Formats: sequence, structure tokens, C-alpha cells
Amino acid sequence: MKEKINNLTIKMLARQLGLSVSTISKAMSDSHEISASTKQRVNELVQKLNYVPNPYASSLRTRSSKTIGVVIPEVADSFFAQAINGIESVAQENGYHVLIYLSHENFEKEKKILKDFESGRVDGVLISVAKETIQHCHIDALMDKAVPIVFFDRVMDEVTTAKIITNDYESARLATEHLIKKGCTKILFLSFSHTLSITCKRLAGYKKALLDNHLKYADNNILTFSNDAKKDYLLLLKKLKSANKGVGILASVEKLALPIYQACEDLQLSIPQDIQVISFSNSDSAAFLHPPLTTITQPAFEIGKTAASLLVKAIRRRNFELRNEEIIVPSTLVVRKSTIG
Amino acid sequence: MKEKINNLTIKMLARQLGLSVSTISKAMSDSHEISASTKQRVNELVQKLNYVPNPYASSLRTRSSKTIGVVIPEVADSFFAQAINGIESVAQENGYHVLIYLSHENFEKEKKILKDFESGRVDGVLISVAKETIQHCHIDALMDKAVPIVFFDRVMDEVTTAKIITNDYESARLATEHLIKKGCTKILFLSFSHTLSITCKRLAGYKKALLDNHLKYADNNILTFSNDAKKDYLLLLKKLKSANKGVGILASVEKLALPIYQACEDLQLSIPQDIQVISFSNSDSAAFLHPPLTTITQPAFEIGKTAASLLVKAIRRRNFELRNEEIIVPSTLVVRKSTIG
DNA sequence: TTTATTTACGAAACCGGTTTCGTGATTAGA
DNA sequence: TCTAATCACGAAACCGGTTTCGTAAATAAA
Repeated sequence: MKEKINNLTIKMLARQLGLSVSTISKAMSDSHEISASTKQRVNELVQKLNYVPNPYASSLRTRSSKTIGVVIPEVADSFFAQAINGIESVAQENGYHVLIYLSHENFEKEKKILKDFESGRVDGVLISVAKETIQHCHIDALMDKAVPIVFFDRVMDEVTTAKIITNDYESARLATEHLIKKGCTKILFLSFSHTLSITCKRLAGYKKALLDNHLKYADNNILTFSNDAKKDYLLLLKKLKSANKGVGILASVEKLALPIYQACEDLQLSIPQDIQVISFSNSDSAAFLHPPLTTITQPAFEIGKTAASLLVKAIRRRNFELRNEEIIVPSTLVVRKSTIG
Repeated sequence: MKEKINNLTIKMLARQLGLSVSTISKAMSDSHEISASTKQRVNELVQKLNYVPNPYASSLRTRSSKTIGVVIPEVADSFFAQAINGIESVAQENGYHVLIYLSHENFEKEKKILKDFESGRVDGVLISVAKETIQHCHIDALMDKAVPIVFFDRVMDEVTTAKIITNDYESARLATEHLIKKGCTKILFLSFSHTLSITCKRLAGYKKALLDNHLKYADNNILTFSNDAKKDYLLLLKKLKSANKGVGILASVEKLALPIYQACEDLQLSIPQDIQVISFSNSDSAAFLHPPLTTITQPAFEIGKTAASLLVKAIRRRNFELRNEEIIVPSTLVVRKSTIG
């Protein structure tokens, strides 16, 4: 087994050059108090010996980790995958490192993760809260420690900080209206939470469209999925069994779309003749489903990028306070064959 | 702006309890040299004040970061998303933190990332190399610093360490054979690299199946995609235009599947009547494409989990050497309608 | 030419934990 | 009863950087 080599330290560099450690340190950070010639000597040795400074020593002293923590419910969802892409691109560009944590929609896990952040492990946090999360004490606690936090997608309105979201209300309203215009007289809203910001807003948009078009809202048109896929599927089957023509479905998150297709197949219902479907989704394959799925496509990459940019700015400039604002990056309704053309 | 509070330190705890810092430290790590009563006093204060020790101070002294670095080419691919899931689950279970880096298929970026790891930022590394990566000097350099590395999926055979992969050769062979059995006499192999371990092995499996079935191999049946989506698409169109019945396609990675569907649509070719398609893919939506896509489904979560478990074990037990072994988690051929039933 | 700055660097404190080693008090062994 | 071992804890070094402050030499200002 290869031994952990007594790593190269700044002290050794100093010795080799006959300089002090402080001089080396300053030279590496291009300090003005070091002469050009010395800087060059230092840089040459650094190159030659392949020296990489210990980030933890640096973090300890400077109280900054150049690291941002990202907390998301899951990663196997095109939205979050693309958002991570956006986040990472900003991080890489600015020399930040990205710590990823999955809450698995579980509040206790999310709490534990944020608790750990109180240690100073990260300079800032990007979070999309878990489905179970209804309190924000864990977030408040972290903010009390002056750790900047930016929400994205799944936000908590009660927390005073920046939130990067899409136009949930408006796009759900538009989608619902689209279904109505295409002849739907009864529209099911598939949700998977009563409390998440996104589902509330999307539901509100749905209701507004109903109201505007003189359709009455009915509680039993709202299907709330649990985490039990089998049970959820049976519920869906039951609902669709009794569906007549003129039924439309609006799925409020990506992962609810495929079960609809499955159910229609099992029940031999045809989309869009029997049932029209729209889903919030970022999946590339939406266009190639059978039939192609009409989607509300969120600017996931953009949302991640915007959130990360703002966070980095907040970290950099300590006097730059994250205002209690919502930055809205709009989604687009992409009409395909799952709704009548 | 909230001021960065002079964070709670072990020193303050010590003062409050009239104990020394070393006692506190030992009490917190449940050292045997501390009495039960003292441990309890310490724990109570820790609870009360909500004390979270500074991980970087600890890392500095112990030379361990409880962090693993994950380097992948991209995240917007179901395979990597699921693999991250597996990795994260193991990490969370074992108290490890996960730093994520994307190479964007770029060798220079990958090199830079691994170079940074030489600092001691991570205790171990999981990597799936970039498409551009053909040398392994950057990996060797890291291993020279005694940082354990485990490859997953896209490995480098020349590097002596553990590799978690799927049965690329065998599953490509089976898939090709499946196409042949279903009547294909000419089979296109869609690749996006000549050098990646996975594409080489999959190509070899493809060749073997041809050989076994007395079909002749032809270079111009191999389509190698670049990163220029438009150009790639035109290439594909051109190939398919001249396709007669009996053509099959094997796509060696997930993201090559949708362009095939697109092209067939544009050319009004019907799958599977005109062209049969199989793709390596982990996407849930494969089953709902038009037509449902026959896939080779990799155990992505399992691969991530296995790789992470092995890495954690290697980190934990310094005398446990990562042998030069391949751990193979087999894929499954899921036959759907894109090949004739 | 003398004094005031500026330049270029070093010594040492510091960040917040962990670990080694030493020691007085208590307990066990002879 | 006297010595040896054990217990429970503290002092201080240590991890590897960064930063403050002090200073000799060089340069500029008077």
C-alpha cells in the first residue's frame, strides 16, 4: 500500500527558496508587498514541485470554504439534473466547489443537512425544499449564522431571502386554459403535496383558469400522490376508469406524467382522443412519447445558474444583502400531440 | 446585514464548563479517558448551545475530510443521475460528504479537477472519465498521493484500481444478436467516441455477434457522433435515408436514442417495421416512447452504490488496497416494441 | 545631506480543532 | 501498608495555511 506521503507544504517551499512562509503565501496570492522577481521564483518552484495548497488550512484561517451546499429532494428528475448543471457551471467559473445533498423528500434529513452547514462547511446554500418541509426553523437557524441561502424552485415564502422560481401560477393557468380551449370540461390536477410552494401556486393557477372559464372547481378532481407508487397508480386507475370524454389532466410535476401514460394504456384510453394530458416536465423524451407530451418546460438550467450567480454574489460581497425577492424565469408551454392540436 | 457571529468554539465550551479543550474534544469523541459524568455534562452543553464543530479544523489536524469527490462527464443523463443517487446514499449512510464535479467531456477540465484533489480536499475519488480522456497521467498523479480512486462505468483499463462496470461486451453482443434474430441484416452501431472503455467494449460485443452470425463487419456501419448535435443529426439522416428494410440500430449510449426517433419521424420511416432500434438507456420514459424503446438497462444506482461502498471501505482501512479488479453488475435487455416482438 | 517614505520581507500569532504526553488522585495488587 | 497501575484530566504541540505587525534597506522628499 502506498504510504500517505508527508505532503508538500508551504514550509518546505520556504526552506527550498530560503524565504519565509509568509513570503511564499503572499507571493502566491500575488500580494503587492512581494517583488516581481520573488514571485517568479516562487511560481517556478510551485510549478516544478506541483504544489497544491491545503484548502482546509486556508479555510480555517480565512473562514471561507469556497464551497456551496446544494440541497435537493432528488436527482433523478430532469429538472434537478439540469439545475445542477447550471449551478455547477457557475461554481466552476468562479472557483467554487459544490457539495450535493439529497433530502429524499424527507424533512428530518433536510434538517440534519442544514444543521451540519452551521459548522461553516459551506459559504452559502442553494436549496429546493423537501416535500415534507413545512417549517423553516432549520433554515432560520442557518441564516442566523449569517450563511446566505438562495431558494430555487421549491421555496418557502415565509423566509426572507432570494427565491428563483418559474411562473408557476401563470403557466399552470395557461396550461389549464389550453385544455379547456381544446374541449376539456373536467380537468384533473395531479399533485404530490399540499404544502409545497410550487404545487400551491400551480394549483392556484389551475383554479383561476377554471374560474375564468366558468368551470366549477371540485376537490375530487385533485389527485394527491403519496410516495407509494403502487397505491398512487391504483388511485389514478380508479379515477380514469370513470372518465368520460372531455377529461383533461394537468400533472404538476414530471414524474407524474408516465403513470398517466401507463394508466391510459392499461385502460385502453387514447390520448388525446379520450383524455388530454399536459405535464410540467423537462424531459427531452417528452417529444417522443406516444403520443408526444404537451409540456410546461421549465428553464431548469437557467434557474440553477441564476440562483448560483446570486448566491456567489452574496458570498463575495458581505455587505450585499439577499433581498426578499422572487426572480421569475418563465416556463414555456410546448404543445404536442397529447393535447388536441 | 447580519454579522458573521464569532462562532461557537470548543474553547468557549471549555470555559463554560471549567474544563480544558482537550477534555471537551475527547468527551465528544467518546474517549475512554473521560468519565461518564463529564461526558454527559459536555453533551448537555453541546445540545443546549447547538454546537457544531468546525470540520475544517478537524480535517486539518486529522488529514481526513470525510469527503469524496465525484467526477462525471455530465449529469443530465439518467445513468449518471441514478448513479449519483447510489453514491449519495452510501455517503450519507457513512457520514461522508459528496463533492460533485462535471468534466463536460473535456479532458483539460477533468485534469484540473483531479489536480485540485491533490490538495487533500477529498479522501477518495469516484470517476467516470470524459470522452476526451485518453491519457491517465492525471489519475496516476493523484494515486501517487495515495488518494484511493474507484472507476465506474467509463474506466481506464491501464490504471490499476477497482472498476465498477456493467457487462458492456456481453450486453452489446446480446442486443446485436437480438436484432439479428429479428431479421436485421445490416446493423448500425452508434457511438460517440472511439476511445472510451464502454464504447470499445460495446463495439467488440457488437462485432462478436456479427461474426457469430455470419454477418460481415463494415466500418461505414459505425456512426461516430461528435458533440455538434446538428452535424450529427445530418449524418444520421444521411445514413438512414439510404436504409432499406432489415436495418437495425444499436445506440451505445442513451442520448443517441432520441435523435434516431427524430430521424425516423422526419424520414417517415417506421420503427420497427422499417428500422429496429435498441439503445443503452436508463430513462424511465423508454417504455413510453413511440414506439416503446427496447433498451439495455444498466444498474446505475447499483453501480454507484457499489463504487461508493468500495471506496469508503478503501478509505476506512488504510491497509485495504484497491485491487485491480472489475466488478461487473449486469445490465438487462428489456425488449419493447422498437424491435419486432 | 538629512529625514520621511516606501519596499520587500520575516517572526509570530492565529484559525479551531486533535493528539501526545505528563501528572495528581484514586484504586488495585502484594 | 506500601507500591504499581489505572483513571481523569490539562498543557501544549500540532495540522498548514493567512495575516498582522515590525524592521532593515532602498528610495524619495526636503
